[in-house]
Amino acid sequence: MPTIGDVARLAGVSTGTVSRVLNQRAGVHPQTRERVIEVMERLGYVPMRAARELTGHSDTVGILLAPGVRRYIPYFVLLFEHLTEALWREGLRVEETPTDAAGLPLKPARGYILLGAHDHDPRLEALQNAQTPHVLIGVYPGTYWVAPDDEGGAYAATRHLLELGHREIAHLTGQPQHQVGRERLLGYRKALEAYGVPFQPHLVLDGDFSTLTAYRVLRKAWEQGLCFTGLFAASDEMAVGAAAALEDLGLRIPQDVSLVGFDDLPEIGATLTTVRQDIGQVARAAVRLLKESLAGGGPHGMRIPVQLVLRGTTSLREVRTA
Amino acid sequence: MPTIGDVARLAGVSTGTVSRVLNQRAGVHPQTRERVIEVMERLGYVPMRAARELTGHSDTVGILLAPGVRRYIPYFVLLFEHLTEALWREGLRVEETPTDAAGLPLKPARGYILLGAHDHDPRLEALQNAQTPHVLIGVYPGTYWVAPDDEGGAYAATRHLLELGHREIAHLTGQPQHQVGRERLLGYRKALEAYGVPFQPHLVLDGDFSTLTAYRVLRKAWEQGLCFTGLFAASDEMAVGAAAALEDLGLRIPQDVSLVGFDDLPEIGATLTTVRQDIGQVARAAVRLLKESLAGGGPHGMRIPVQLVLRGTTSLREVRTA
DNA sequence: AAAAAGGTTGTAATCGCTTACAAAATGGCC
DNA sequence: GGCCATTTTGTAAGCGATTACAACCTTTTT
Repeated sequence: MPTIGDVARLAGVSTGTVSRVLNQRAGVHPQTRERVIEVMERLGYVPMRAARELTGHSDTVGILLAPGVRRYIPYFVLLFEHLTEALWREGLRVEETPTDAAGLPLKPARGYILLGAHDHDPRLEALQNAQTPHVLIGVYPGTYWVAPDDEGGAYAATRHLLELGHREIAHLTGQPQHQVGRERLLGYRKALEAYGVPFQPHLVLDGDFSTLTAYRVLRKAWEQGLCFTGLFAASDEMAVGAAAALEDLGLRIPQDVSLVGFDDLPEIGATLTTVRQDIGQVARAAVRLLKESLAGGGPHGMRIPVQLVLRGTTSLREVRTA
Repeated sequence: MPTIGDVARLAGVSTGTVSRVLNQRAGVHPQTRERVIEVMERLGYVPMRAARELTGHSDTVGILLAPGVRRYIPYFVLLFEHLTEALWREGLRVEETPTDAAGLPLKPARGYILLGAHDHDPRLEALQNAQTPHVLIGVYPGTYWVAPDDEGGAYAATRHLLELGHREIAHLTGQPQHQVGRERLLGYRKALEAYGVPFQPHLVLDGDFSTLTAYRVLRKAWEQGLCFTGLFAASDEMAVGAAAALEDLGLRIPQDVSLVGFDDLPEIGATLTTVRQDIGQVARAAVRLLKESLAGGGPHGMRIPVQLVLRGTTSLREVRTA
């Protein structure tokens, strides 16, 4: 493992200069800088983290899930993994630290990425007061944030069903207190509107992003006579529950009911026609914004585009002949 | 933040001595050791990681989930958190590092804790060959391992139902390829046997630890005429699914069916009579064994006792009068 | 041409801890 | 008590980086 001293010697400069290059400090002659960088690359030099930390330079980033949010929601688990990967690639490290009751870490890090933030998250204030760089996943004007295009995705999903000829399209929602669910509902409504199909409140089924609730709600609704040929579930997990319910009701997918999910979670949504949210892209964007935040720029947000993925759970509406 | 120097000064010794106490090195007078430890506690001294690492002492531990295992299983997520906490308390840190396709980390750590290991886990061989200290969660003779008393817990759960007078006791299992599920089934059978109640294969319902499957399997079985007044689900998640199914079938818990879960997961199993598995204790035991492994002792395993928690989902079998 | 100003680089102390080595204390024995 | 062996303890040199400060070049100004 080459050290800063090795680089300095080979480049014919002092360790101080190498350090300055390393930390992108001003006051290094461009030629010197170039030479140093070249040597660093040749040697495959990577600064030792422990030594930097010892001098007060932490490279650890904390990933904080809002307190009270279920920690085993697949989406968050996957996002967590992708964030780890993305931070790693940028030379940043994720250190798991326990958090206090307020959801704040017991050990300070350089910056934070916040998951599952509420509208009035107490953590936000604490971080802003402490001037600690942070990025939120979700829409939060006033800070750095990253969010997928939920409304657009819902619009695309619904439009897809509409274009297949469906007119009775049910929507299985998430909880109204979650912004995500609200945005997806909005996209659904806008698509209906755009195609001149009247919005029918009774076709909106209240879910809670859980598979079991989706199953029960859907089955009950159908048994009570609700009729539809298209179904847009606000998450893959709910789509899976819905699919099971439809199966148990003796309905075939997609012949009897066309089904679209959202998220395209691996394994879970693997067989669904769904809206793909590139979690890796969300993670990379979050890391990029975090670096901007670390560098101290003006806060801003970023929407990540989503994409409809066609698989086997949707088809043209069949015209029943008697 | 107190340093090793502060401790040394207050204890009236040199930093070298404090360091020796810290690293449990021989050659420190018992009285001195005691005095130093006392001062450390009074000051709440925690050695700074970066400085230790700088002198070649990595304190990072990797937590590795077997590849192919769903990363969002509540039990694993919780275990992960408790492990983080327990390691933290021992001065060890968890660094999230991406893993390769085989589930091995891209950056070496001091030791590893393996979750969801299979019978012939390729990671095990790799770690053993590399002489890397590791602990498994689950029973694996030949290495360090920690596992809850699954069989004993299942026995206690079933016995509880038997003592309430139930004789037709169904069991909702996990997949047979998972040791955990097999052990819990065994405990169920042993309890029946101990009480002279014949084991009836048709009362064993095949689940897969998922809530949705539990719901469907249970509902279908009941609708097909299967009768029972007691139900032991091999996990809280399945118990939740079963409870929903029973509710939808118009059955009351516990008046019509007594239900026992397993794990006592927070939130999920909060209202169930269930078998509590102290995940924190499992985590602490794993960390203790990991330290032994780091110190290089003979490998051995450890069973963590579990405990029946009585809540509202079980009651005496009602004798129906017509 | 000397002085001032500014840019670039080197030097060495520092962060908190470990550890080889030296030094001091202790105890046993004659 | 003196000598030696054995514990126990202190000392100080690193580990790999950062950074304040000093020192050295260039330019520009007068």
